[in-house]
Amino acid sequence: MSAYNAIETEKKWQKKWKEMQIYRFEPGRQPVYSIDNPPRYASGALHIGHAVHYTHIDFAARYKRMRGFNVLFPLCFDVNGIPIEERVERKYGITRKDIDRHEFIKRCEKFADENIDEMIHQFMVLGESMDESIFYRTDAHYYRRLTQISFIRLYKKGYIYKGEFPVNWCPRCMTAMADAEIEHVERGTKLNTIKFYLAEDMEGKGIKRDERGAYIEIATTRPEMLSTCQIVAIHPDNERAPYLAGKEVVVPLYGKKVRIVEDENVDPEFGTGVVMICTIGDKEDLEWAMKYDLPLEICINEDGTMNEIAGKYQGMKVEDARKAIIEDLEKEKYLVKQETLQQSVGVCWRCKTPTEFIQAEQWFLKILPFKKEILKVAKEMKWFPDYMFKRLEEWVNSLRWDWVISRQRYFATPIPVWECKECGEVVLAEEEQCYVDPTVDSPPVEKCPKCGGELKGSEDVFDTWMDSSITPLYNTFWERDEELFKKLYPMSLRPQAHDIIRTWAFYTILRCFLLTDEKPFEELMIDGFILAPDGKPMHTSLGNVVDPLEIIEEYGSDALRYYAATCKLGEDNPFRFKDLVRGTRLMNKLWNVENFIGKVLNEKPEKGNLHLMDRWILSKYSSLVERVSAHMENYNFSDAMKEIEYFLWHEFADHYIEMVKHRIYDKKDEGALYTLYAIGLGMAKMFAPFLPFITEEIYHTIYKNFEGEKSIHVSSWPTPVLVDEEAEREGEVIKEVVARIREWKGKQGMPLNEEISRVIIYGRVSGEDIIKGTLKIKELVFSDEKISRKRIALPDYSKIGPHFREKSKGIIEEIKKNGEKVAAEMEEKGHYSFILDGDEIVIDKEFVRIEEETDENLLKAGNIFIRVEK
RNA sequence: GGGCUCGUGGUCUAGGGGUUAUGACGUUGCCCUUACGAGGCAAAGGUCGGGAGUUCGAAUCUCCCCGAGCCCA
Repeated sequence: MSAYNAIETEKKWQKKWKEMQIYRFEPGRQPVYSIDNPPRYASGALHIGHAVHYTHIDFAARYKRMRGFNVLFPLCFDVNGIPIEERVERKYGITRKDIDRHEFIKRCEKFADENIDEMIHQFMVLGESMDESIFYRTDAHYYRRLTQISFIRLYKKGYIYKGEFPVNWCPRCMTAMADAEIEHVERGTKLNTIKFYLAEDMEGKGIKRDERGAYIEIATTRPEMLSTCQIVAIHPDNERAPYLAGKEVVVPLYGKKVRIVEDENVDPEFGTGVVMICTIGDKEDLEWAMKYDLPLEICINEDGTMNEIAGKYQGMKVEDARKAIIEDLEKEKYLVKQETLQQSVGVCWRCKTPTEFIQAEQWFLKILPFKKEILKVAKEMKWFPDYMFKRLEEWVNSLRWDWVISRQRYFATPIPVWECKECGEVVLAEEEQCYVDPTVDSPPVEKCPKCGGELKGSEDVFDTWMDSSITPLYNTFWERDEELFKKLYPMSLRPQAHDIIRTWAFYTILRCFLLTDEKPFEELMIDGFILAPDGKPMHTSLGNVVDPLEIIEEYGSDALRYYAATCKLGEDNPFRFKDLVRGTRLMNKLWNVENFIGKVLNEKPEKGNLHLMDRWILSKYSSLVERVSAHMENYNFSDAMKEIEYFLWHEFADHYIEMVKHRIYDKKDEGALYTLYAIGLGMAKMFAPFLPFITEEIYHTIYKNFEGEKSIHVSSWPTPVLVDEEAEREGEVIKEVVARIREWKGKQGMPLNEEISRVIIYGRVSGEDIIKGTLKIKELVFSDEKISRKRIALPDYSKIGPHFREKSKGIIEEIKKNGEKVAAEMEEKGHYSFILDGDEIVIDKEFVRIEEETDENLLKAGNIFIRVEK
């Protein structure tokens, strides 16, 4: 029999499955299992992490299908947003402002189209059973329409407002950003210590002075923001605080007087222990501004230049202004010193430019009033693993701002509003108008209903999370088919990775709750990351990226899927080539076991008379089915795989098949054939969600004629066959005896099918025929002779400990020391007694385990001894 | 700095109070046995990141420290 050829077989089934269309969702058929499949971002090929995640989802989809569910597993892509814009800008060497808005959007769509084609191909190669007939992409008008309608609904509910508010701003991309879009990097900056002279001359402990008067030193990394300094704060424990609190200092170069406050939030270790507060330097400043009700003053423009508040530095880029102001401070003798400081700086996640806070008009969706409800709804869902819920909980509890939902970009869903040029009145689009693009389409009314002024379409677009956080509504036909929506919502499963719990999971729960008053899904399956083989995150710059397609070309998709199955849900797993090796070996094993079965079968066997060993393996198989099913229900794929694999290899193949061969070769034993068939088919089925290609091939070569289903993937999940604990116990003993004798043959250098003349077994064992037949024993004798020379008692720690508590140590020592004596006395009197620290201790049988030994050269299976004569 | 998670033979991994720590990959030795040499059998190899504590008993629980990942500040 030739080895299994994964590469060829997989290509064949990729093609055939496409023709067979077996993954179709049929609206109306119950029960439904619906998966809120993550729309893959269409910026380029899948990497190994995506491959593993989608494969995990596919495990669930295939399992549920075999369980009889009508599975909704959409093929979908996320196509809005900055990364695609950026790739297009790079590809054409332009910025989006260089060409016409709509021309730019067209180029983005085209770019996405090409990637989507490639990614669909990759999904097919990986064997992901997504349904092409439920395809969607988030940039399509049919999808964006829902984003817009949901905005209109939320607006009408009063949850949306337009606000003047500091927002994270990338001066290069010229857009507001959510906190989630900001990365933090360690950077070296200069910490500048600057003199601030007191408005009125004074003296006090620790207060320095020079010829210009009394002054305090303040350290800052952002001297260019001096113009917006609002207050100065000092820790109350600082020795200078009593003199300074309530006084005023003069801001260098600007001459503006600001007051000094005491505040415990000042870090006494930082710089000089005194800080200046500029209201909008960073998020912390913002908190000061709220606390002291300071005016929000901003000296930086949208394009990252200084504005008129900065005075003579107006028009300069932030970095240049910083240099210039430091020169001036030095010239005017305000600068005391400069030191290098490692600092965490917020940067734009896409272009790595340091972000600023600026004051901009933005659209907001209220979050803060709904914290409680969000947590309540989130708790109603089942999280796998359960601790992932805590991440959401912590996030919700720590929220301080509403959600900025507007962006100043092009390739995204337009915000469906027009605004009056005169009075700023907002005119919403009608729901019937959506999808609508206010930059080209007309408003529902001609003039401002309030003042009659001219209306201008909004150029703002939505944060792309606004699109992706309604996938459960899109998938369940919200606003398209109310009847279906009622049946399908909430969805069964949200699968996603742990990095976007605070974004995708959170925003989805929020949006869907606000729109439906219900949870969006029943269960969440949260995946970890796939790290590079070196244990670090994969990065092109580190040169440790693994390409899934290259792996598939060498090992096949099933092998990669085997690796995916070994990855525990929720945890970060390094990519391991050794598991691909293991996967191919496992498949080879499966292939050969199934081929053995295929070869001996001529027809579908009847149940007939089952031998003890048939009942042994069928009973073990049945409990395996139960355990694996339970693992699958809990998305515990790694344990499911481990169980199936172990059973196939180390119970079924290593032992049952070895013990069954002689029954098949000599005569066609019906019970044996039935057992082989039942378990052979059941194993293929349990492997089917994990290894769809090889199991399909096996099914079609061996079982299809007898079973009739057109694919193993639409066949039903196996069920337990029989439970027989007695047979399991007896069978185990026979298995052990056979294994010991096989091992002995190996050690003797004997071929396993060479005859043994005589074997004596000391003890009672059933299955004489099996032992004889499997091992080719001419004469098998059972003997009641007591062959054991020694009986030794060993302590049973779990019994002794709880009963004897602090005396346990001494008792355990006694048993270990006098094991033989303890065993003998137990045999005789039923208990053993001795003196420990002056007390008499009596130990019953339940506290020890008796081990038998012999000094003769015999084989040992448990407490059964075996003598083999060549 | 915070929340969550992880740290077990050379490498990866199971185990989440019972003392003899699971398995895989790799390594070594033996075996061409009619399903499989991508196999079978056997062996070597770890005291469970470090420290303190709780307990009759700790890889497992608690605390502290060190290191890694994700998210946040």
